[in-house]
Amino acid sequence: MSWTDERVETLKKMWLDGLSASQIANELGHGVSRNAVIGKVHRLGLSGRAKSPAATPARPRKEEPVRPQAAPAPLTHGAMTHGALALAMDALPAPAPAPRVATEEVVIAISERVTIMDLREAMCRWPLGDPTNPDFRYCGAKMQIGAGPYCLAHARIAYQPAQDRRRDREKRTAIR
DNA sequence: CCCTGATTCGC
DNA sequence: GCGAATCAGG
Repeated sequence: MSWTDERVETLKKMWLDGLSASQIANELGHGVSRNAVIGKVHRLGLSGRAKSPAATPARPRKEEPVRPQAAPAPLTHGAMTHGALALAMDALPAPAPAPRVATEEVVIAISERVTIMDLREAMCRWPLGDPTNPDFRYCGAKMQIGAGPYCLAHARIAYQPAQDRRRDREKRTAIR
């Protein structure tokens, strides 16, 4: 397998979205290893997103007295933002301010069912299906402000209030 | 032991 | 350019 423009495009998209090399590898599938992905990422010059600069001075394996090129690193500035969003996507039970929803009617999400390629910044990142399967999609509906990485409907599922659990129900009688 | 990315170097 | 092997770390 070779790195066609299409595969490179997928690689860039996923890497900038903060997906791990192994995830990208088996998404591309067909004999692409994790190392292949990482190697390509470095060759493309988009490595190193959100790393502390002082960490890991890259120990020389051989006897190399001085590394001539310190860090050219033509980094893209948008990488950290994408990565942060993807991190929020990974952890479903994110501690976000649970949006109080006034309506009683449950509105099922109008999912766009987009692939990772079509997922854009303001799109709901609620996963649909098995991420290991090729038919995996994201919801892709419009993100609700204050609802984390989700649309309103999926935010209600993700951030279900534990209100009926505790025994201090005296304070919360006013709700409905 | 699972995973992550980073680096080297033979191909 | 490519990626397996290896390294360093979580």
